[in-house]
Parts: sequence; structure tokens; C-alpha cells
Amino acid sequence: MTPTTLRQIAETLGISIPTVSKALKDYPDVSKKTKAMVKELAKTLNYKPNSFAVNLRTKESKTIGIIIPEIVHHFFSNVIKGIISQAEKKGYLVIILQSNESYELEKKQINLLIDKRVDGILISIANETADFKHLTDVIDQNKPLVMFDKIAKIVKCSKIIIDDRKAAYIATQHLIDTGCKRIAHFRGPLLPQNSIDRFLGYKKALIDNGLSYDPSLVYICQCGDNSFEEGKLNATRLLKEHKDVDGVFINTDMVAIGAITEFRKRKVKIPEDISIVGFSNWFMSSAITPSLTTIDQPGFKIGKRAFKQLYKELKAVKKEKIIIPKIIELKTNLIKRESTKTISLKT
Amino acid sequence: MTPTTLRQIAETLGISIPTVSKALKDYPDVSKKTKAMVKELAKTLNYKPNSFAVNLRTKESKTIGIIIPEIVHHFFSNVIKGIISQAEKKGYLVIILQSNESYELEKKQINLLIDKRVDGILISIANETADFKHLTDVIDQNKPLVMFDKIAKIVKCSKIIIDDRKAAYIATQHLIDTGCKRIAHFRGPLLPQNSIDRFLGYKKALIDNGLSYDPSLVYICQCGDNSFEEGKLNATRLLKEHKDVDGVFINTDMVAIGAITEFRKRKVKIPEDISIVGFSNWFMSSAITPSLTTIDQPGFKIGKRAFKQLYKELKAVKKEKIIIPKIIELKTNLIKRESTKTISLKT
DNA sequence: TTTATAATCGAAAACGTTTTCGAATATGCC
DNA sequence: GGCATATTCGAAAACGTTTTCGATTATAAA
Repeated sequence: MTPTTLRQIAETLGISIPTVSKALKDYPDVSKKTKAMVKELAKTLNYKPNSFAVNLRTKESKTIGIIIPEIVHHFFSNVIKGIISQAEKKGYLVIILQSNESYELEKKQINLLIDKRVDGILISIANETADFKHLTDVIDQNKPLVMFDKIAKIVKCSKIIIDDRKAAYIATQHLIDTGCKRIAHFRGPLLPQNSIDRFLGYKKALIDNGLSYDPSLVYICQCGDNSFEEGKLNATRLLKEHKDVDGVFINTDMVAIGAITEFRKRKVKIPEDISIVGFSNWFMSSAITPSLTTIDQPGFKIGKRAFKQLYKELKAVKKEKIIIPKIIELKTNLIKRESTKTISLKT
Repeated sequence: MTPTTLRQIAETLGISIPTVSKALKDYPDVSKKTKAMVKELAKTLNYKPNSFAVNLRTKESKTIGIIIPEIVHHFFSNVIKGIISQAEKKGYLVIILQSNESYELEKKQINLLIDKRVDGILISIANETADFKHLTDVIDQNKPLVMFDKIAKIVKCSKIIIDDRKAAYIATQHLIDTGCKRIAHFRGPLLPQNSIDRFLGYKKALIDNGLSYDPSLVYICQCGDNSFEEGKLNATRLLKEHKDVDGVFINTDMVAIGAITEFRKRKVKIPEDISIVGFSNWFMSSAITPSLTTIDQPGFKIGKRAFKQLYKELKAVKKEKIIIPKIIELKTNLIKRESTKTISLKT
């Protein structure tokens, strides 16, 4: 009934516990005969090492934690999938927690993971988070911490990111290239770095192309949740306040789809009247009408790379080497679809 | 540098380890004075019990495992969210694994969780799974196992489900009530119970209403992944083979949205030419044009209830009581939207 | 046969906690 | 003060594993 232990094997075989342990792990100082004997009995008794005891002895749990702002989210669930797929290959299990974009919750989750003594932590920080002590504490404890997507530049740890500014620049440039003259931006919340960077990329593209930057064309996220509703709201406001706008670069696809829905309801033609570029390449973007031109943000790949980096650092810590933080930047692509005009040939 | 232990507290205070342990847990046989002393020092030294040691001693990890077929999925990520929210309240952490709808992987994941000695397991089984030994093994080890959504009726364990048959019946009835005479069904894969039940509900509704059941109107899932593409494919086939169909009940929203996209591309008017009812109330369903009439499948609530049931069983096992498997059926609702006609008043 | 070396094993300590139970001390009552 | 009862503490065992290191035996060399 109760699981088999080393002791049981040792006693039925009339040998000592250490010998059994070493036999199972192919230590050189155990004879082939005993190894065979032990392994066979272990198999028939379905012996599985008690992970609690192993953890206690080896001081590692072969478990990592992830904290993300929101689980029900196409991008993040792809990241999770990437992380889990990679972790499993290396024998790590993954505990998932959600911060709900709340700083307090994020702090609590970090503590939960530390208390559980996970070997390392992957995190995409909450929009609210502006103080990073809970994160530097982790690093000070010599526990590997890797950030992805939503990062804090100040914190000295490895980060897996995309070049949001460059991607936003390319997105905006595409609007300009296809003939837009007056381009608005629906941006994300104030704090997160990627929302800032996307805004900066947008602004720079305008200026580089000799278009004036008009702050009143930048609509800050109202509800703070990057939602479908958000897009509808901002679209409504935009139509009321700026009838001359002919292009919008939108911080994220979900909002963009909300905006498209609202525009269509109000008989604004896309892309003829207004062109739209989103961000993320959320898979629904290819399915809606008109399909959405957007920046592809490789969630699965980000997850994989994040774990790979964490894994390197886990091994480094084990060998008592110091960790050298690494910034890994992944490529993004502009996916051209129906929500922007086909590019006009340059003369 | 290394974490504080009971021993350190005991030594600096000149008392024994058990007393420290008991003081921190408010045992009645420790004086108030020592309790205060211990607690204060524990706080300043930031003492956190070593969970590995606690696990070993108490034989529980305060960790549960979830296995789902696919993480990147609106319904399942909602379920996960529900599970995690509830688990956190009770002090449990959650390890997530994904079976990719593969039986072999599912078996492997179960073993991983058992090896890690999680306290209990929540699972939605893979489409492929037809043999259940790996699951009954878990139960035989007296480890609580609760199934949700995709269940195996034979396995004796608690299950959180919706009445798929009834919901499908209501969905089909709605098509009939709004004037559809020839109704097709895009069904899911062959094995899973919910796909079978939805089909049966569809069939029964037809027969109860005096409409003939025509097997050629039932399109079995091709790719097996309930995808957007799936919907487009089946829609194309349907238009070719059965021009007289005026309503379709579709196994899941994602496929329904694919179908709608295809129908619209081919200038089939929805709901005038063909009415459509989906299943799941995936949030995108309200955003597309036309918005999709569908059955609301409460993922978050299913997750919460699943954990609650598991928790009950965890406590039961602890008290060495026997577990009485429970089938919990959650309510679904028909959400009427634009993809079906408004109901005609009955005379 | 003796000696040196190699092969094989197990005793012991350690990881950090929890819980039982008996011992020691303090308190109350007469 | 003497007794009974409460209060407070710690010794010891246990959870199951891993690893070091010394002991024993078998093998080879001389």
C-alpha cells in the first residue's frame, strides 16, 4: 500500500541502504551482481525515490515557478506552453501563479514560490509594479530569476524580450508607407516598459518621416486591461475628436479588434478610411474581417528561451559560478493583412 | 546567506529545537514568554520552514497537479485560472502539464506528478485516451483524482461536468424554434465523451421535433484539433454536399467561427441562409460579425468546483475516511446572438 | 606465502522538521 | 510543608534519501 523505500529493498535483499541507493544510481563501487539484483527488485516493487527526501538531501526541488499577469491570454498561454515544453525536457516541473497585474499579489506570489523553495523563477511583471525589492531579494538569495516580456530594466537579471520600440517603429512606418498622413496611437498603460517602448517607436517613426507628433492623438489605455471594450471606447472617442485620422497603431491586437468592430459598426471603412496595425499577432487576428495587419510576437519561442536561460543559470548556481545576466532579444515580424492598404510603389 | 533553520534559533536562544518548533505553531505547552521570544527572533531572522523537510515529515506537499490537453485554449486557461484561484486560498500550489491530446504523454505526465508526490491530481483527459489504467492506478494509491470536462465515465472518481447532451439539445432546439428545418452538425472527435454527448443531444432534439436524423449531415472533425481551419473545411464541404441546410450546430466556438468566416466569404448570409449555434461561449464569439449564438460553458467555475472537490477529498484522505465519488453538474446557458434568427412567436 | 592493490560494501552523519512522551519545575490547596 | 495537579520543556525517534570514508574481502603481484 505505502510506497516502496530503499530500506524495504535493502532488508529483503539483506544488504545495506546505501548500497541499494548506489546500485540504483550506477555507482562504480557496487558489483554488477548486486546492481542487477537491486534493479530487478526495485522494478518489481515499483520503487520511486521519495522526492521529499531527495529534495531535502540535495537541496533542490527540480521545480520552477512562473508568475504572469494573466493566464487567460493568448500570448501568455503560449509563453507558458513554451516554458513547460522546455522544462519537461530537462526534468523540471512548473508551478504557475498569476499576479492579476497587481503589485501586492505579485509580491505574495514571489514569497509563495520562495517558501516552496523552487529552484528558480520566471516572471513577467505586473503593470502596477514600480518597486522591485521583492525581485532583487530573490536574486540576492542567489536564486535564478529571469524576466520576459514585461521587464524592469533596473533589475540585474537575464531578460527575454523583443525590441518593442523597433517593432512599433516598423508598424508605424508601414502605415506611413501605405499612405497614412495622420496617425493615432492607442497605447497601453503608463508603467510597463513595453507599452512605453511601443509608444516611443511610434513617435520616432512619425518624426523621422517628417510628420508632426501630436500628443492628442495618443489615447491612453482607459480600463487598464487591454480589452476588447477598450478598443471600442477609444475608437468612439477618436472618431469624435479627430475626424482627419487615417491610420492607427494599436498597442495590442485585442484592443485593435475592439476598435475594428467599432469602426465597422460606424461604417468607417478599413483600410480605405482608416488603416490599422495591431501588435502581438494574436491568432484571431487572421480570422476577423478585415484581417489585421500586426506585429508577430513569438510567445512560444519566448517561453522556450526564457526557460533555457533559467536552466543555464540553475546549472551555474549549482557549480557555484556567478551568473552573468544576459539580455536576449527575439525577432518580430510585420504581418501584412487586410487592415492596411497594399504598399504603394515608390516612384 | 543560507536560510535560517530551527536549530539556529534554538541555539541562539539556548533552548531546544522542538520547543522552537512548537512555539512557532502555538502549541499549548510552550510558555507565553518563550513563544514571544522565539517568534520575534524568527521574524528578525526571516525564518521560513524548509518545505522539503516539512513535506518529508508530514508526507504532503501542499501541491496538486493539473493535466489538460492544451494550454493555449480559452476554455482550459479559464479552468486553470479557476483552479489556481481556489487552490491559492487553501495554500496549495499548482503544477501544470499538458497532454497534447496524446495518451502516451498523458500517462507520462501522470507518472511525473506521482513521482513528485503531489497530493492530488485534476485532469481533463486526452481525446486519444481509451485505456484508463494510469488513472485507476492513481486512485488505487489512494491519491485523490478529480476529472473535469473531458471525463471517463468508467473511472470511479469525482467529476465536474456540464450536461453536454442537454446543452446540445437546447442549442438544436433553438435552431428549430427559430425556423430551421434541415440542421447539420459539425461534431468533435470520436472518443471524447462530451463530443459524443453533444452529438446525441443534437440527434435527440431532431427526433423529438419530428425532423429526420440524417447521418450525412454530421461532419466529423477532420484535423482533430477543433481548429478554425476545421470550421472552414467543413463549411466548404457542407456547401458542396448539402445546399438545403439552413442551420448548423457546431461542437465548439472556434470551429464555428471558422465556419462563419468561410460562409461569409462565399456570400452565404447568416442567419438568413444558415443559422449557426456554437458551443463554449468563447469570449471572441461576442466580438465577431455576426456575433455567435452559443452555449456558455463556465470554465472558471468548473475550475473552482474541481479544486473544491479535490480539496474535500484531500482532507478525507488525511482523516483516513473513504472518498465517495461525486458527480457535479454545472449549469450552462444558451446565449442568443446574431448568428440565429430572433425567435418566432408561437401561435 | 606475503604484500600491495583493487573491488565491494556499510556505518555514520547529514538534510530540517514534527510529534510523542516522560521529566522537571512551578503552582495551588490543605 | 506536603501533596496533587499544571505548566513547561527537551530527548528521542522518525520521515527517506545521499555521500563520505573507513573496513573488509578478493585479486594480483612478488
